[in-house]
Amino acid sequence: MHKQITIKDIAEKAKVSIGTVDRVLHNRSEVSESTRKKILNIIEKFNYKPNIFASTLASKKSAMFATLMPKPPSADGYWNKPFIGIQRRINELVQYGVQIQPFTFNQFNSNNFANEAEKILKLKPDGVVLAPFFKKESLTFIEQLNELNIPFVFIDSEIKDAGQLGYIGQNSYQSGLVSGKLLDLMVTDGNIIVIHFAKEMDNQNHLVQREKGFYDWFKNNKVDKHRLFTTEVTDTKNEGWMKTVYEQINEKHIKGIFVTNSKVFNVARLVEKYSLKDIKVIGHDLLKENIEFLKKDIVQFLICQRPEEQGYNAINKLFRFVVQKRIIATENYTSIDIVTKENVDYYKEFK
Amino acid sequence: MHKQITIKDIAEKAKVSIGTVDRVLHNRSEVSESTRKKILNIIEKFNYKPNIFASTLASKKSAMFATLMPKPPSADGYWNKPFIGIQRRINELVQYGVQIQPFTFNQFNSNNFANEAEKILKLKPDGVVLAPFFKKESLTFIEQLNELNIPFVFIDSEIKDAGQLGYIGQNSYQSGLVSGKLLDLMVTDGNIIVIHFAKEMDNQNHLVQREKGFYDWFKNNKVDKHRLFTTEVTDTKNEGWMKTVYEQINEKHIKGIFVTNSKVFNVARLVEKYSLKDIKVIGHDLLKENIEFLKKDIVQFLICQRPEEQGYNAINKLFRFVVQKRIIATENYTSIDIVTKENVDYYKEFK
DNA sequence: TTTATTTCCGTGTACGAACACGGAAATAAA
DNA sequence: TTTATTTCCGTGTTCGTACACGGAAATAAA
Repeated sequence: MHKQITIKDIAEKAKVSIGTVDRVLHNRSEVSESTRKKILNIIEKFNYKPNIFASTLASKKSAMFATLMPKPPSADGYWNKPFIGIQRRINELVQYGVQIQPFTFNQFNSNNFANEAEKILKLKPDGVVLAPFFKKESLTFIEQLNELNIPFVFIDSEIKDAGQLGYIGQNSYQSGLVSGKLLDLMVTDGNIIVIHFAKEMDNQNHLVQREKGFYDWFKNNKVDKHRLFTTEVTDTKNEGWMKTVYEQINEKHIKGIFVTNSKVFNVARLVEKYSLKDIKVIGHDLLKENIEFLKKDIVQFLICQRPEEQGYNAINKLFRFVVQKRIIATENYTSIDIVTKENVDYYKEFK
Repeated sequence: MHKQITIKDIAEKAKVSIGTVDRVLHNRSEVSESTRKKILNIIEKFNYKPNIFASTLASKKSAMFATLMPKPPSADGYWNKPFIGIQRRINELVQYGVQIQPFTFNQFNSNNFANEAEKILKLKPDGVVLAPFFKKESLTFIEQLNELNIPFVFIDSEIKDAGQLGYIGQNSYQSGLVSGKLLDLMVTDGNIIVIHFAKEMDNQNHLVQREKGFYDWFKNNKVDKHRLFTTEVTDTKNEGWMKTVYEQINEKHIKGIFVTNSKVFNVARLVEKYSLKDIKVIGHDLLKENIEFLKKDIVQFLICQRPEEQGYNAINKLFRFVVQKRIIATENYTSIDIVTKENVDYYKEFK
C-alpha cells in the first residue's frame, strides 16, 4: 500500500505540534500566518488525505438523511422503486451510522407537500432527497434548505440552478425521441396516438416533454407516413375510458400507441379486452404488470429509467458529499433503457 | 444513530476483560468454555457488530488485487473499458488501502496467458479478476487459486462451478436474440448476413453464442421472409476482405448485417466506401468509432454491455468479500443495452 | 517595569478494535 | 511440599484524527 501521509508526519516536517496542524486543517483558532502557510504547503506537496477511518472514529458523528417523494398508491406503484434503491444504499451504510427518515406526500395535494417539507425542516437532517413535484412549494422548501445549509439532491425531475447537489433522473424529451423511433420502426402503415394517463397535467412536465420528443422525432426525420394524435385519460376508475379510446382507435385507423408513463398496462388491458390485432404499443417503466404484457407481446417496448438505481445513487451522492466529504458531479442523467421481451430479464433485478 | 454495542460493553456485561472478549472474537488463544459461552451469548443478544472504522484503523491491513485480461491492441480497444472501471473503483478505495496489480496477455497466445497467471500466483494477491480466455490454461490457474484460497471473479466470460466468487458479464445467447429482433424489425425485405471478425473462433465462445441466439430468434418467431448467411473475416489488415464481403452482399441480396462483436466499424467503413444504400447494420459495443457511425446512421443499433461497469463491479465484489467480509451474490448478468443514435449520449459516460 | 490582554501553540485524552506481553490461577509432575 | 506446565485472562500500547484545556510568548495597557 502506498503510504499515506499523516497529521503527525506533517507536524514533524513543519516542526510544529499536531495541534497546530489540526487548527490549520479545521480553522479552529488562530495560527500565525507563516506557520499556516508552511503547513498548507506541506499538505499540498505531500497530498495529504485524512484517514477516513480515524476521522469518523474520532468524531463519531453520524448522518441522517430525509427523503420527500410521492406516496405510491399501491405496493406495485412506481414510487416504491426509487425507495427500494434508497433503502438498499442505507442498509449498506448502517455501519457508517447513516440513517434515513422518509416522508411522502399525496400527489394531488400541494399543501400536503408543504406540510411534509415543514416537518423535514424541523428535523434538520444532514441531507435531503427530493422529488420537486410542486414547483412553488418546492422553491420555498429549497430556499429554507439552502439557508440551513442542508444539501439536497433532486430525483426524477429537477429545478435548474436551485443550489442542488445534483439531479438524478431521465431526460424526458430525449426518451420521447427514442419512443418515436421505435414506434415508427414497428408501425409500417396506419396512424399513431399518444395517450397521457394523468389526473392533472400541470405537474407532469415529464409527460409533456416525452410527447414533445415523440412528435419531434417524426418531424426531424421527415417521416409523414402516419398521422399523430394525442389524448388524455384522466380517470381509469371505471372502464368508461376504454370505449372512448377504442372508438378513436377505429375511427382514426390507429396502429401504434405511445403511453407517456407507466400506466401502459391500461392500454394493454384494452387491447386484450377488444382483441385488437396489429397494434404496436410502447410505454414506460418496468412495473410488474407491464412486464407481463411485454412478455405476452401485447406491449412491444418499455422505456425504462432504472428507478431503483436512481434512489440508490441519490443517497450515495449525499453520502459521498456529507460523510466522505468528496466533491460530487452535479449532472446525472440516467440512461434511457430500451427494454423488450428478449432483454427484460436483465433489467428486472436491481443489483 | 442507533447505539452500537462495543467490545468494552460486552466485557462489562460479561464481567471479564476486553482481552478475553477479543480472544473469543478471534479465537486467539484458550478461553474457558463457560466464559466463552457467556460472551457469545451477549454478542448474539446485543447483536454486536465490530466498528469497521476502528477495526480497519487498528489492523491497518490492505488488500491487493490482481487482474488478468487481454491486452488491448490500441487505446480505443474494447479491453480498455473494463480496466477503466477497475481503475475507477480502485481509486475510490485507496483510502481503504486497496491496491491493484494489472496483468495482460496476448489474445492469440495461450502460453503468454499461462505465464502471466504464473506471475500472479507468485504475487499471492488477495483477490483476482480474470477473463478466462483460454479454457485449459484458465482451469489450471483457477485450481491453484483455489488451493491458495485466493478468491477470484470472472469477467466477460465464465467457467461454470469453478469456485469463483462470481461472474460479471453478458448472456451472449440472449443478446443474440435481441439483435435478431431488431434487425428483423428494420429489414423489411432482403436477406441478412452475420459477420464474425475474429482470428480464431476457438476462444470466442461469445461470438458463437450470439450467432446462435440471432438465428434462433428467427426460428422461434417463425420469421422466414429473409435468408440468413454467416461469414468469417479473419484478417482486416488489408482491405481485401471488403471486396469479398461486398460481392456477397450483392450476390445474396443482403439488406441487413449483424456483426457479432465490436468490430462493426469495419462494416460501416465498407458501407461508406461502396456507398451502399438501404443496408441496416447492428453490432456490439460503444467504441468511439462505432458511436460515430451510429450518429451518422450507418449503424442503426449497438448492443452494449457496460464494460466499465463490469470492471467496476468486479473489483467491488472482491472488495466487499475480502475487505468488508460481506456475503456476495454469485450471479451477475449485465444488462443487454440497446443503444441507438437517440439514447447513446446517456451510455457513453460512465458514472 | 508591572499587569492585562491577545496571539499562538503544545499536551493529553478519547474513539473502538487489534494485538502483544506477561502474570495469576489451576493443574500436573517431581 | 516444591517445581514445572498448562490453562486462562488482564493490562497496556497502537492505529490517525478530533477536540478540549490550558500554558507560554508576544503585545498592549497600566
